[in-house]
Amino acid sequence: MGVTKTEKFTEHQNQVARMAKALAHPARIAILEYIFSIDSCVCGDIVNEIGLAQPTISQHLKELKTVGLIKGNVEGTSVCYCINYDNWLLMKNMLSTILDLDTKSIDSCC
Amino acid sequence: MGVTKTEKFTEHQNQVARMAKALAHPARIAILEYIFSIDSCVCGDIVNEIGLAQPTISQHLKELKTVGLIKGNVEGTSVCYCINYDNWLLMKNMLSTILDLDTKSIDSCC
DNA sequence: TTTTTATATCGTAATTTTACGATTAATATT
DNA sequence: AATATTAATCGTAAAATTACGATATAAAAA
Repeated sequence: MGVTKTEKFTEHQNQVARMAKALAHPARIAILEYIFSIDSCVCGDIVNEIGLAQPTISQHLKELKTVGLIKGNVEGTSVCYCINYDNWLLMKNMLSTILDLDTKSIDSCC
Repeated sequence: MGVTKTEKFTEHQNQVARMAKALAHPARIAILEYIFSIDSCVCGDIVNEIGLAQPTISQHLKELKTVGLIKGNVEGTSVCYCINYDNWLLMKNMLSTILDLDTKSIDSCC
């Protein structure tokens, strides 16, 4: 198999998992941290910043773009990536629905 | 390939990604939500709650246990799982280091 | 227009993930 | 002791992920 049985779960559970998955690789964490760190658009220098091959970075950027966490603007021969703030907030809200479940629970066993 | 180049990233980036990965499957989200919902230990009924085979659930539980988000106590023939609150908080702090990067940034382009 | 530069896409290999039947292990019940 | 119950582990198939060389694409520079 290797195929997630999406239909067994709620739309919400699938979405939360999908967001978490976007963050589930150190290269994508590094990319996001870098975009945030320069506080503006990023162009090709992500490849230099992170020591992975250009097609690999391009692939990770695509994944982040697909879930909507970043957006890219073509600027001449290079592409300028930046955070999609609206979607970033949606993602945070999405994730907080599980992350903050602890605040409503009492550690009653184990 | 198919192997993540862990050595190219910081320990922190790898840890954040590792935590996100634990949440990156709807079955694990469902399991966590369920454990929180009954506010106490869960035993085998997770298998009934979620429509996946017993070995599959067992495998997901193992992953959650490996990253430390849950712990299991043997109680007779069944095993009682519950949230590891200390590690849950550590995980939240870990994730918030990227999730909250937006609060320090100004949307300056795109 | 040719060449350079920057990025995306294609193809593919290695690995990991997901899923589950079959089996094992460990305890409880009869 | 024999049987039933519950969960873990084994083995394995299918699919997804990660990585990258080669190539394509598109715009800028020469």
